[in-house]
Amino acid sequence: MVALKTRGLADLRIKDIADASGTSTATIHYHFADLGELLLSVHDLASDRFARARVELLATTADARDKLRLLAATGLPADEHDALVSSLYELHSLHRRYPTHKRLVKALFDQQVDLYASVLEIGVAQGHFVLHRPARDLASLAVALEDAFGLHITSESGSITVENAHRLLHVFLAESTGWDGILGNAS
Amino acid sequence: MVALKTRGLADLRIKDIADASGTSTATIHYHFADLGELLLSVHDLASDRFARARVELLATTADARDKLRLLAATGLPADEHDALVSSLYELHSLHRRYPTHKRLVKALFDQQVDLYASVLEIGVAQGHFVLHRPARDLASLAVALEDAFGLHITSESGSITVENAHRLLHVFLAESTGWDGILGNAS
Amino acid sequence: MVALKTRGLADLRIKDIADASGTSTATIHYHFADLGELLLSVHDLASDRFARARVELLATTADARDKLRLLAATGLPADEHDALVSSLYELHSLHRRYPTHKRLVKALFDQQVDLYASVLEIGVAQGHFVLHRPARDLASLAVALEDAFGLHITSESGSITVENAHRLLHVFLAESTGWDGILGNAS
Amino acid sequence: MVALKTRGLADLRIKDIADASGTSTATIHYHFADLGELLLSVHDLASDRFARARVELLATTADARDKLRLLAATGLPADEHDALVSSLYELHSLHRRYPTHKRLVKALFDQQVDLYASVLEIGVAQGHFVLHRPARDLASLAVALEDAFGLHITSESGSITVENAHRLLHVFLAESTGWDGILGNAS
DNA sequence: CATGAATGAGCTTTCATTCAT
DNA sequence: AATGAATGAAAGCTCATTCAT
Repeated sequence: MVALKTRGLADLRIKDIADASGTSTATIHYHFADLGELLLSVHDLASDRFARARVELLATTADARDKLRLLAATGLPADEHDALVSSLYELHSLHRRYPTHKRLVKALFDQQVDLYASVLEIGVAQGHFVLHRPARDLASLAVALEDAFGLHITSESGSITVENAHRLLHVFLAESTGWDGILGNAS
Repeated sequence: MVALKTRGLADLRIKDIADASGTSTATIHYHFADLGELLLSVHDLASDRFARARVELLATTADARDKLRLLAATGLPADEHDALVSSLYELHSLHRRYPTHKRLVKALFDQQVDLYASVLEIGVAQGHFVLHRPARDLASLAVALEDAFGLHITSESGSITVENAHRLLHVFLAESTGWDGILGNAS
Repeated sequence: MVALKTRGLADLRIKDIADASGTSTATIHYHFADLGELLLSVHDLASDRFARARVELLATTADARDKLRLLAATGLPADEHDALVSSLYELHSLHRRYPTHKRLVKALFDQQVDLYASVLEIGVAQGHFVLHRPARDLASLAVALEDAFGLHITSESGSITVENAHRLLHVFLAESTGWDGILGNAS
Repeated sequence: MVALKTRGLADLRIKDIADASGTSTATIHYHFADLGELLLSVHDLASDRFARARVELLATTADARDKLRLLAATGLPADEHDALVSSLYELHSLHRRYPTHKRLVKALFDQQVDLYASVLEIGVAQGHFVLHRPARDLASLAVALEDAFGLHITSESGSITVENAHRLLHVFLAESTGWDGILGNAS
């Protein structure tokens, strides 16, 4: 995990992982047939941890407004060094080297869209949200925004700060749900 | 350029460029001090071509609604093999290897936000658009969406099709400008 | 044994043997101190099976002409995938890695020469064969031919077919014994 | 070449060749795409040197009896350390690793058979030899004997000495040609 | 100005061997 | 007696970089 932070997923060397684990490259190879398989594990771990955390978090409250607040609060990397989220984005660049890994990217995207869509629909049912567009479309846009902001933040380009990213996401959600309560709560 | 398509920016080898140019690696080194400098050139070329094309396109019409249509039509990769746009996204992954390149990412993002913001403001002045939020915020969201969709499309994850990406971008712009005319034109 | 067929003796890995035995490499090492010792066992098995089979076969008939026919019929690999015989030839290549194994090659050669020589002499005694040269010389030549043909057949070079090898061996034996009966029987 | 002597063709490591050439493995790889290609070169060199030498030698005399003497004198390794000839035999064991190399083995075999066959036929034309069998068959047998003896000699098994191999080859040739002059001249 | 040849550094991978259980 | 886990050593190979020409 610490290896990820310094090298990035795309530049990850088996030696890095071995060093970080205090073992040798042969040991890494004993556990993972090849680099692709290892990357699969890393991503599974990361995406699972990310997705599971959000689902569990949403279960802690019934009010769609709280759920939306929680989603908005956890969809962006904590800071530009967030190795967990960072590795999620770097997987995109690997699609040429490991074509099979594409399905992981899609799976995570779809999962997050489902999550947003269900919260939006619950909010409508509870009378808190008013949607002008299909919930699924708005959910897709929200997840896309999370992806874009996450990418810019973890690539440390400085295009956008964590605070600004949160604010903009809130602006979008407020506009989409017709519920302004999410604004003014930026992180 | 053709080398980019098959290897990707992150996996680009000097040999690839040499082969594509019909020369040898030694010659590449004769022209570029190191790989970072070369990448800089590649990106300058790509982003310049991308940005300049958009600016020139916008100048062909005065009506903000036409300008917005043109922006929406050119912000996404033509297809999943669009090497030009693809290389723009892959630059994100290289931020660890070539930290100086971050500024390029930021420059391009800011430039695109300016472009969108100016079109939105012109539209307001012309009485076509009604904005509920600051133009700069909406512009940032629009560019972020372009980035996210572009990333998903070029990484061939299948999360989102080119058509759907266009449609979603249109949905967002219609909602943001209060002008529905952009809908129903999805390429 | 099946492992031999796909990898060859020279390229044999302990893992291959382990897989074939349904155990792990550690277990192989538990039974054999090193690879040389294991190879010794493999070769003992192969050469023993080969030599014993021939001796037993010869015992089934008293007529030297039948004995010679049997010898000629069993001295060549059945086809180019004959793992048993193949491994016998591949042992030659290992003489540098395991110098002690040379004695095995010599033992087998001498044994086969003895076999041929005794059959030739019995044939003379029975009045069937007429030798122009010492039985031992002719026997050595016969075994050498078996070796050469076996080598070419198992190395799949295509220099010589199984059928042709048999025919040529018969030609040599007919010429050497003055008994043409062996010709025309080329299996 | 010196590397061959100590490691053998089958166990040849690129590092060995690099060390012997006073360069690094990278340099070897620069000249040969892979180990198979290198082996091809080694074998081409060896077989070419071997075959060419024989052809040139035969051209030095017109009398088939002298030609036969020369063939018999050059068909066996000079001693058990003859790296040139040794590498020729070791190629057999590599047929599994480099299937394309089979053609080399066949080419050399066929070439040598042609050589022997032509000498036998010339001898018949000159009235020196009397063949009871087709020249090609006898030639094939002669080359097979060379191969077998060569194999046994270079594998240092001790099955057969260089002197004895020569003597046996002479016995075979005398018997085949009906010309006893070759006997008694063993090396 | 350009490049064929060469190479040091470093990569992934393989494999015989060890060892705790 | 048997073995899953682990690993040191060494293999083939890749690649950015250098340098003589």
